[in-house]
Order: sequence, then C-alpha cells, then structure tokens
Amino acid sequence: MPELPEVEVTRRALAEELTGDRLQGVVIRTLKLRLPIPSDLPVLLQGRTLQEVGRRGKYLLFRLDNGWLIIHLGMTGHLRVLPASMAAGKHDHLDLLFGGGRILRFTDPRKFGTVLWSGGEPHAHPLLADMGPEPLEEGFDGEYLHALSRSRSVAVKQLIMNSSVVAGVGNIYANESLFRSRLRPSRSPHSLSREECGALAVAIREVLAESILQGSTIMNFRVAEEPLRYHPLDFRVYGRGGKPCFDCGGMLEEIRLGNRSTVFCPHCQK
DNA sequence: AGAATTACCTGAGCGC
DNA sequence: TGCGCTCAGGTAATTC
Repeated sequence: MPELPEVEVTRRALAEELTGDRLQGVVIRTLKLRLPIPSDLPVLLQGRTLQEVGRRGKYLLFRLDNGWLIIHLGMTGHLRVLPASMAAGKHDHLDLLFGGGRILRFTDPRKFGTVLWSGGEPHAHPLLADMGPEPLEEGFDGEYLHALSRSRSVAVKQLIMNSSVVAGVGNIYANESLFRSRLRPSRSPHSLSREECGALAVAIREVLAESILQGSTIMNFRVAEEPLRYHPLDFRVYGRGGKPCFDCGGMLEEIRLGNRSTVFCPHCQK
C-alpha cells in the first residue's frame, strides 16, 4: 500500500531516471485492472517523449508530448525500471520500453492500481478534478480544516482520509498524524477547535514530509529494482495495536472506523 | 451534499 | 502438505 510518501519518492526516482527519454514501445499484458487500462494506450504512447513526472495525491502524472499518462499504485502496485531482458512475472501488467534496453514495469498483484490517459490537463480528469488541496502545499492548513469541519458528521480520521478534503492521506498517515497531534481518531470534526485543527494540519504535513525525506535518503540512486519499502519501525501507532505507546507506555487501542483499522493511545490522544 | 455501502483482487495467515 | 476460511485496504461507483 504505497502512500503519498512512497509515491513521491517513486516520482523523484522516475523523474531522475526517465525524463527526456523517448518511449519506444508498450506491452500490455492485461487490460483488466479494477478500472480497465485504455486499450489505445500503445498508439497514444508510441514514440512520445517523457517531459516530466508529476504527482497529485497518490496519482503519478507522466507528461508526454501529447497528453498525460496517469498511474495510481493502488494497494499493492509498484513501478520499477528494469533491463528489458527481465522476464515478466504473473503480476506484471504493463511495460513501457525506453532507450538503452530499459523498461518501466508496472506490477500489481491485487490489480487495485489504475492506469489512465488524459489528453489535456490531468487535473481536469474526472477522477482528479474533485480532489482537495495537496497536504504539502499552500491551501492546506488549520483554518481550511476548521472551516470544512464545521458541517461534517464523520469521525475526524475519516474526514482527513477523504480525498476531496485533502489529497493523498491514507490509513497509515491518518493514524500517525492523529497520534502526533494528540487527537482521538473518533473525534467529531465540529468539536475541534481552531488550535486543534492547526495542530492536525501541521502533524499531517510533518509526518508526510519526514517520511519523504527518509525514503529519499535510502533511495537507490539508480532507481530501485526492488519495490520501495515502508518504514514500519518508524510508525508510532499504525500496526501497533496492543503494544505500548512510545510516549506514555500505556497500551495502544485498536478499533475500526469506517471499516479501517484504527490505532490510538487512549491516554495521549484526547 | 454528505454519508454509507459495495465492489474490485489475491497473498498471507490461520485452524484443522 | 493442503484445504478452506478470513482479512487487508484505496477509491470509484452506487445507493441511501
């Protein structure tokens, strides 16, 4: 489950490795992801040059001469740059062939990933058009969260995981940022003060930025041929239900919120 | 409009 | 060793 930091680290690695290179071929092994891969992708991509690699939330945006290839890694997807001679495995769904015998290979066992094409601005694509602000950019702050939260009835954790509220905050970082800001995941948004909303916005920005920094530091300079890993040792609460809180030593509690695994410290988080 | 539910998919972990 | 079961989870589509 690549979250925003992993997607950003991938973006940087691919931009470094592939920007300016020409796409020489496309191999699609199945169109049947959760949403079908556009069948005319080979025609659209063949011979085009990669101009830049961007990101919106957890969507990777590859700008070609004639439009944008949009890829979401879903739960289990990853992208690697490999020698073209590398045999394809069971879950290798898409290869983009570049010069120098390199392929950009999309692999996704659970097929929750998404491959789209946009002829124009990718932000206008229907699946991206309604996304909220980028958490690491201007426009996402405590005031914004506070204003938005007045009329919402879901738990605050569900609020920040809503992509129309803020882009790219998934389950792991929602848990982590709520712990950092000392807020219970089940809190009603309209109960949050301006100060609490501010602390939450800061916490979200911090946990994401720190994870990107850490991921970048360990990133293989030549682009990992192994999928990027998470940094499970760094998580303070995610995956640690029943274990001691790093801050107070009390036992972390695990509940379900919106059918998502939710971990918090009942002592530290109010 | 916002909230809740469903659907998609397969590896991993479990009990037996 | 292998079978059957349950679970995990991002997000689009659908329903309430």
